[in-house]
Amino acid sequence: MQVTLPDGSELELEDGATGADAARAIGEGLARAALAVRQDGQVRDLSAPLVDGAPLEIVTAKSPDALELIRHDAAHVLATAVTELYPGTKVSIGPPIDDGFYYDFEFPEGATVGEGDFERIEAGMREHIKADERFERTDIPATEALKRFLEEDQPYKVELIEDLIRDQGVETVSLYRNGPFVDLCRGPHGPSTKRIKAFKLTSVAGAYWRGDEKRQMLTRIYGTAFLSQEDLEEHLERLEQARARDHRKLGRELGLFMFSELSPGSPFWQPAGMPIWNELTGLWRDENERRGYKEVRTPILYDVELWKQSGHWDKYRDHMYFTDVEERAMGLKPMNCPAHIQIYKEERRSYRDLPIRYSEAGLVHRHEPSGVLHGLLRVRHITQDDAHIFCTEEQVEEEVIACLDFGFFLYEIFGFDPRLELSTRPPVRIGTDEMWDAAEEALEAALRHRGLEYELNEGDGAFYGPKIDLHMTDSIGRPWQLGTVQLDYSMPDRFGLEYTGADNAEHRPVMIHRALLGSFERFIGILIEHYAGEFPLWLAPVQAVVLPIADRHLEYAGRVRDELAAAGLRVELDERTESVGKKIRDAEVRKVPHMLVVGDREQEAGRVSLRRHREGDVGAVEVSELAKDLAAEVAERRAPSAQKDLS
RNA sequence: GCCGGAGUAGCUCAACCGGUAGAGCAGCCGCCUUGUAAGCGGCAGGCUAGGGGUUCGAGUCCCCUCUCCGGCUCCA
Repeated sequence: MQVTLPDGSELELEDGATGADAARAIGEGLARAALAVRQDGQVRDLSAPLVDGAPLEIVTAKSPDALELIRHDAAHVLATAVTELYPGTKVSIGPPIDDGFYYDFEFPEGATVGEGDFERIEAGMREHIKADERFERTDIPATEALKRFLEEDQPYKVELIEDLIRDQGVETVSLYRNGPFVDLCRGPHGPSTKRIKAFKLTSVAGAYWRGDEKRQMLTRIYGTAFLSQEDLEEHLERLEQARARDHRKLGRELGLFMFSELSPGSPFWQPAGMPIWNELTGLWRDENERRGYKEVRTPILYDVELWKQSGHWDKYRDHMYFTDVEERAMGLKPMNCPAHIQIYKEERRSYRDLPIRYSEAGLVHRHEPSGVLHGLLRVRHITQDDAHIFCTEEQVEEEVIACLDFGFFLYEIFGFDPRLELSTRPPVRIGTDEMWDAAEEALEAALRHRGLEYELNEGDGAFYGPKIDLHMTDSIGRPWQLGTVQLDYSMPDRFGLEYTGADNAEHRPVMIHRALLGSFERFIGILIEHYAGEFPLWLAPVQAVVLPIADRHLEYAGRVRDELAAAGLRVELDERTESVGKKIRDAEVRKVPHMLVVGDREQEAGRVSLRRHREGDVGAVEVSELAKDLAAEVAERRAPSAQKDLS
């Protein structure tokens, strides 16, 4: 047989040769370094026979495939140690993931495993790695595997095999053995356990079997593995740095917002946080106006009759807050759409009025399950940058495109690059199939005509319509949804919305629900992490602080402060009788972008010594010029020239 | 909501096997009048999340509740 190597050369091998044979034929060093092979885009075991005539690539520690391979190996080693330490443990699945691996177990009755047990488990894993146990693959008939796992009382493996047989008509399955542990596994694996050069267990968590909350909760152990100790340490270092930009930590340190046990999931905005809020809502307001939206403001509490009519009562009740003062049942709004519908219905509408675009920084309350609350990123008190567009069917595509463009305009300001998802009809929904067909088609057309890439998320739409969502990730890579553009043919129907057409007949408008930042709470949370608390000037809570050196400079310092304030800047004067070093340190810790030191020299020259956050001393500048420059930078809402590295 | 973990001064963290709750920073008072990341000294600060229990004695052990953290499910 013959295979082609990456450099184009041909390698002649005996029939039935394996990856290991090929590596050896090329060189002893490579044979030692080889972890697996890649052929036809697939990674395979070194021990697997090669495909005749196909290009061959030897996977070594340098290959992009290597990490995934050894992490998968590590997951098996984890299961090996765990089943030894906790006899009777039932194993389920253990895949590699983005930055590590996990394995889900059902521990024997009464046993709980926490992070305190990691040391023992890791010690067990190290034993197996030291023993350099080979990963041996055997292909056996599915029925035989079924029998084996039934005998071993491994119900999760049994279920997996049963499903493989039933859904995919699988006849043979592969088992992998390393030391005493045998697992049902598709592979591939590295040659032996010793190739896992560095690993660490990171956390333990509950996870539903097959992600189904109605099924058994298993114990998931997370870990990570690398090809060298240095890589592992670097990874842990990165995690450490990511934690430093956690918005909850920065929010507390910078005095931006807080939470109280007395109102879980509801942020309290502290003085330093308000400028961010106000600047952001200001930007939102300016742009809405420029794009033809009319701002409205609506109540938060409504008769439950409204929620019954909108369908929220049926589909969303569990997430709503209710109250019945004086025997009248009322509910806090979880969405703004029914409120905007009331305004639409207040007058007769003509086709000449459409599209009508209502925007509102709408305060909604959603009873999010207690376990999911997460700083500003998942709250119960949500201020959406909401808007509802009432338009004709012909106008839908154009309006959707305008929404997306609006979104990209906003994200551009912050240097965000969101990911798009198109979500289609969910199993539980209102409206007819014809409505859903039209709505899904319209959204797809808008995406297609703008040439935008998106992921398809079938069955994930809102209960009243399909949607396009815009996603971002936080400092440690967790994805969060920001904006959403949702199409709705149902709500206008339920509320009997109409407009008079050119034909003098009544027609039904289409509604577009649209939030671009998502919610101001979440967006600010993402911003804090994105900027690591070092906001661009227009968002900085305090834009400049004047630092007099001694008491005799207080008066001049006050004049400097006033001049900058007159230019519209948020500026403070540090009047404390502290050393300059101390005042500078405090301003640096607060991440104030500009520090203006004034002493005898500056006072005499009518200047300030400018120090920039993280940059240090810049030198003396004219006060009037500085005021002008800073005001201009604020007016442009200029993004920072480049994202600075955290060090 | 589910699984696991945690909750000690405003913040960050100590407190051995159950034996008088302690430090740094922040705060307050004084001194220092200060030149680019912490000047010096003193004082004050606690129902150890809340409630119940075991014990001569509980921050520490047990039970319940609340909140937070990491996941899962769900979600802007």
